[in-house]
Amino acid sequence: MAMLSRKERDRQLRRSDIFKAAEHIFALKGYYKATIRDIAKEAQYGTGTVYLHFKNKDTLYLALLEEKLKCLFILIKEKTGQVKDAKKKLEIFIREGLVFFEKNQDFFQIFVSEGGEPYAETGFLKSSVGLQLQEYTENLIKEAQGQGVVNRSFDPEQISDVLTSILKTITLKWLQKKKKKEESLVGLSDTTLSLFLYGAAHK
Amino acid sequence: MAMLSRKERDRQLRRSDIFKAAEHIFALKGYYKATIRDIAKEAQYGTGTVYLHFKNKDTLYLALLEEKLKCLFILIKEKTGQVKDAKKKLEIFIREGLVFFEKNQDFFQIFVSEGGEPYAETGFLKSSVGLQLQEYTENLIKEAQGQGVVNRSFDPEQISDVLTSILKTITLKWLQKKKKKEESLVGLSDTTLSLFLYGAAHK
Amino acid sequence: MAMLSRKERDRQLRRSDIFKAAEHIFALKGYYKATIRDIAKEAQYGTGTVYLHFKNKDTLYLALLEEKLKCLFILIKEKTGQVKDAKKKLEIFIREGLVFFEKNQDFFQIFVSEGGEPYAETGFLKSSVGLQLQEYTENLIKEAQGQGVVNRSFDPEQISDVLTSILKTITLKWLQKKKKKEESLVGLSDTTLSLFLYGAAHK
Amino acid sequence: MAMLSRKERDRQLRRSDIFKAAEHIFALKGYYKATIRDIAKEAQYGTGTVYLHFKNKDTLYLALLEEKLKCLFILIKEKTGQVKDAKKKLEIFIREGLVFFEKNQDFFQIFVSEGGEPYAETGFLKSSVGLQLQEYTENLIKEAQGQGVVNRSFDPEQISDVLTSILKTITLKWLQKKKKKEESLVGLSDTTLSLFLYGAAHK
DNA sequence: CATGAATGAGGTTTCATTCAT
DNA sequence: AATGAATGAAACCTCATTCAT
Repeated sequence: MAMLSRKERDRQLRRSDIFKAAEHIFALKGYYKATIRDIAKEAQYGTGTVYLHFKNKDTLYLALLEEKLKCLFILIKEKTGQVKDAKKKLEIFIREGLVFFEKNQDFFQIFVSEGGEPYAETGFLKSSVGLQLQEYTENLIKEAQGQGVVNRSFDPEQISDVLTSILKTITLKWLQKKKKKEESLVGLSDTTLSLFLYGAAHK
Repeated sequence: MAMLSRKERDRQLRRSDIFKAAEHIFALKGYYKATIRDIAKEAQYGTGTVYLHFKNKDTLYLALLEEKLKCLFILIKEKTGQVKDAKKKLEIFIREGLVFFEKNQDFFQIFVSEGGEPYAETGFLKSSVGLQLQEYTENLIKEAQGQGVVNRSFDPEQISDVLTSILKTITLKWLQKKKKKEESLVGLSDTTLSLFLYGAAHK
Repeated sequence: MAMLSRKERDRQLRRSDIFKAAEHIFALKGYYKATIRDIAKEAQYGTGTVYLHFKNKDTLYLALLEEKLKCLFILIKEKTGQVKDAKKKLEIFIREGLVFFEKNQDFFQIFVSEGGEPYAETGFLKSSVGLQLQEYTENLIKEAQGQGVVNRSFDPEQISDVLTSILKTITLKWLQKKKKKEESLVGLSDTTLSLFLYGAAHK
Repeated sequence: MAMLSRKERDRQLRRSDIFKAAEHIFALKGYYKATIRDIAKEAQYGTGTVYLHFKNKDTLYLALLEEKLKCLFILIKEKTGQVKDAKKKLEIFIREGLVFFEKNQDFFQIFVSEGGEPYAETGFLKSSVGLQLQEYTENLIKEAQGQGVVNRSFDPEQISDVLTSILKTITLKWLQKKKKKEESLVGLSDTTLSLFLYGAAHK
């Protein structure tokens, strides 16, 4: 059984190598311009090896998205799970989101260019974890509405999307300026929360 | 010269036909899955004809983006140009943006899946009109800050991007729900402005 | 309309070029070892050109088979159509079959290695013309049975297959020996008919 | 030496396992679509193990053919060896052939789709046992000619091939109809002999 | 010996782009 | 100018074969 677990561990290692490479290449070139050969080379494997772990390019891409989103989702649930105060929860949600994006810039690149490509076929099908995360966010908003933190007249679905999109925008801007300023992304948490809750007009 | 101008007019007609077809096809299939033949067929021209007007697929795509953005830009400038009050300006900016997106849903589809594809190479190169529009929006915010409508402690660049992204998000959501509700997108102008200025907490 | 017919003629010419090349290459290498590139090169076209005329390798192969079988079928029908005497009919059937195989040795090679490959999937699906030919042969036998030329106790389907297989065998043998003897295949018609009708024991 | 012979016995067991699997898979999918992994899996061995026993796919295929043909050859020799009467010999030859094909339907499938594939390269190279069998059949015919059972004016090589091909055809037809009728293949022996010796016209 | 993960050559197929008509 | 057939580069993916464990 020690043998088995070692094999399994090795297998996971390869998978992880390929994931890391794929993350990098997809972020760099986008879904279509990234070739399986590119990814294999980056991971220092042969082309066929990739296919030992993922049925095809689509599958690899989807799996990568799922994996990362799962990490984010678990993180968010962990950090916000025990908190009762809705505002505090939102604060943590935003901070942890930014922390995650700062740590996973390659993934963020992919995440942003989403809506784009391999999903085109299936319309706007989000990955299953993506949907869960979306739902979770929506519930966060509903809770906040319940506690009077967020205006009840808003559509929670809409508002949760807006929140997500603000997070994306802030991160994107930060990435574009990263070279100039040496500021950490998580430092923008307060601004983001404030912007979301009280808007741009807040004095 | 009448001859020349007729020729020129014809030329512009072809260009416009191709644009219309390209807009439709790109929106439907995305940049990569759309083929030049698809577009040519949709426009009822031969494949080669497309190349008489656009050097290549990229160019066509970029030109399409530019053209549409130019329309939007001109529209925005026209409508907000004479207005002095910054809040009123923002209001118009939002309304006209939504009106435009409602009228140009194909274009919006392309616009959203942007960040995506042919730009991957050049990093986050925005089209020149895109940059102008961005700059114009930024100035709108600066003006609003000058008039005390928007909080001066925010980075205007950041805030203008957030505004844009909220517009996108609202539109996207609306598109997804369009079948159910029979609501017009422009009807969401007030919500959007309010959300932007006073945030989600606004009572 | 002269233009159109020229275009159509050209199109048929290309198709025919590709057919000829495919016939040669398939005969030489068999279905699987033959590559589309081989065929394109043999036909002196680019690889993609083949796909302008045939959706894929399978289609090309099938179409080739169909085309040739159709020729054979039409020939057989023409030659045996007006003849009333069943024995005479069989005689002509055999002679014309051998004539055709002698003239289309490449095709025969393919025809023989049939049962083999691209049909493996669909079980023993014969091409539609193949089925027609088979049916026609069977009717020939039935007619011969009706006229007392062929023993009525035999299953006509079985007997017609045996006849076909004897033709194949004779041709195959002839091909293998061709280099040595300088005999024409059609010269074996009488032997074949005799063998089929009266068997090997016939004195 | 007991050890060695045990080892050798084990070795033969593996070989036989692999053969059985290969026979099944090749019959099912044909030479090209059958993969070594398929075969290894069917035999419940690892992929590499196959290569400990057979240099490569071709070799395995050829060896399989040889082995089976050897069985058939030995069987035929045994059964016809002591018989003096040529007609009796032919009768036994046919019966035993049909018995063998009925028992080895997987092999027959492969045998039939022969001419097909891995031989394509070497033209119509028959396996060495195949050649022996062919030669043996030819001698059977010659003997029959000597005894006045078969017409001496026929080329014995040709006639022996025709006999073989009739056997194949009868078997093939039987396989195709097997589901409908519940007839045994060997029951067709008399018909086959009669067809071969006296032809289709025989009253 | 046995294994099965790794390899990479090579096949099929697509499609942006060119060019003769 | 307009066309669309031709091109061939390049991508995806499979699988025979090897080799470290």
